[in-house]
Amino acid sequence: MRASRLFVSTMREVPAEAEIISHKLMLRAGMIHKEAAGIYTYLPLAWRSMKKIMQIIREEMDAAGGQELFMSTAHPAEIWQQSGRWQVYGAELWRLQDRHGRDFCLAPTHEEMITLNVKNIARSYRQLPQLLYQIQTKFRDERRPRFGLMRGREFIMKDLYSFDRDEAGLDASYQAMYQAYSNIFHRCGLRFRPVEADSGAIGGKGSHEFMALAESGEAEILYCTSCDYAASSEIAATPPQGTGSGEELKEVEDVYTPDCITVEDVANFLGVTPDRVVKTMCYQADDRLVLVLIRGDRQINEIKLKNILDCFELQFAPDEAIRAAGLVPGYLGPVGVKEIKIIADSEVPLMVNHECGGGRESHHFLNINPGRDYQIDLVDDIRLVRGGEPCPHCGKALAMARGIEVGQVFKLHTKYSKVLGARYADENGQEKDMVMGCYGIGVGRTMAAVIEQNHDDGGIIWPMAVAPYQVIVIPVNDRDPELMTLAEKLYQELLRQKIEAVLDDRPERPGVKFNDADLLGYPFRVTIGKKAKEEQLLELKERATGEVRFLPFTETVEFLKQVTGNK
RNA sequence: CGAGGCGUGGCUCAGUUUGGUAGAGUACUGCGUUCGGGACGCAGGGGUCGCAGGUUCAAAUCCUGUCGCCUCGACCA
Repeated sequence: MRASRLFVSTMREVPAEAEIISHKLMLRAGMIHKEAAGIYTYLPLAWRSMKKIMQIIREEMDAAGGQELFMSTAHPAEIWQQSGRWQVYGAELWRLQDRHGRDFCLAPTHEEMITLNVKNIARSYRQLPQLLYQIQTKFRDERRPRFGLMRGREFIMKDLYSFDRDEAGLDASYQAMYQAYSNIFHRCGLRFRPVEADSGAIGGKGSHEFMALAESGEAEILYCTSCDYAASSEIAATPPQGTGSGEELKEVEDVYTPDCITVEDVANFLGVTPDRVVKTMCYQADDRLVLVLIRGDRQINEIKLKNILDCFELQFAPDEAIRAAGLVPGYLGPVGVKEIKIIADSEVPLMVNHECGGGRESHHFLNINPGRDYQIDLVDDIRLVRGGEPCPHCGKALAMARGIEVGQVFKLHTKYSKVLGARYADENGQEKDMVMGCYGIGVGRTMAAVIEQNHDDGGIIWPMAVAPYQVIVIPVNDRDPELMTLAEKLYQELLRQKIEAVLDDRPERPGVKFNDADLLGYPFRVTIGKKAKEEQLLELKERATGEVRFLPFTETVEFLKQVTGNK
């Protein structure tokens, strides 16, 4: 490709909308163009990189036994109604109607459709397992699209679905995908970490997320500094710690505590540490209210709570609702509460002589003890784990990091096969539900994550495997026929060697060309200048390291053949 | 969806308070000079001021409505 023909326009200034580095650089490098919130055109440079990522994905999926297919994007409402998700999915499901007024949606994911396809074709255990995948545009009408390709409403995703006879088969498929995902992200040049993840209402340890490590990541992960435990903050656990253990149970005191609303207020007023206080919150789970207890210095993990309550909507109960239930906002406590279910974090039963809200205006209790002074309906782990707390496996400290979720592997078990009737006959002719898994990779998000991890002040630093082009050839003076001839000769030779080269033939000053080369992130740059004329030496510069070599023509080509993998 | 903010050439923004018929930088075109890290001079082209109503002799500017976009919170690849 000649730079003069490349369909790209680099920008010195960053459009005001861009917030994170990958988004800014993609805009400045002329890789993407926004069409609407969370909807982008992939311009040629971005698309080349996307195609390379997709190729890596295809190779690994095929190697793991996957077969590629391509399902429709417009889904009739019926199949979503069959699974119940037409209602459940909510506003994020992009709905539309055809000319006859029939309901459709633009697919946000394909469990329903693939399951119905498999149901239609596979009837016998002999046809299992099946690993079917596609790379396709998905639509999710996000409340808040953000960060360029990082969170779009229209985005490209690889989704694979596994169908097995039983749990053992699913385990094998899951393992194969887990390994394939590790290979893929490794090949893309990402620093990543698989972490245990929330598997929603399905429960069990049935999901891992692949997190590309990046400060700009929206997800938090906790990992052990000593063993291999790593989990999304959504599900990370840590052993419960009580307070006051070993103390004699003391007598309850009712204290006047004016204007003490927060745990901090109460702890200061009573002269105790927050870990001696039980924080009581009233949540509204769908239509019912629940009281939730947790140690005063801890935070609720609402994902865990939501899973335990098995509800669709979870939010703080509005004050009016709390009052209507006969409780006093700001002074909530478990003592004497009968009508409302009480859920406590695992640490609460281990607390001796704790403080808590008095259940009436401006009052708190001292020396409350669970079991003696109130009953808990359900005890479970509902706390948010922070860095520095002990690892649930080995007890050493956990560390916290931020990540971009570039992929997720997920055991579905029989969730969809059951409701959609995907069954097979086993050796005995018995009908059984297929056991499913699903596995997704955000292709654009992966590309964005690569940039997020590989850049400097000058621009992108593409890893070779996913670089749109591998080499840029820059003649420093476009009016010097000798330099231009040499550059052209090198360019042609690189093309002959199947090296993806760009010749910067534009009538620009060298500074402009160098800056564009840095911005676009070509892994290697060959500059043809004085030394080429006088000593027949070409300057070869590596973008990532800044390392410069001077090599004769033939050696330059050989070197580039090596580093681009085109031997 | 809740809370803030912004819509003016491709991009970054000024002009809006105090109404008078649109400007700068950058990018783009032509000519000349320049040529190893975003050169300079001269001459150009390009904007229904988001949209729709209204007020006014006159609206980018004031009023009403509406659409779009961005940022902060709960969900996901």
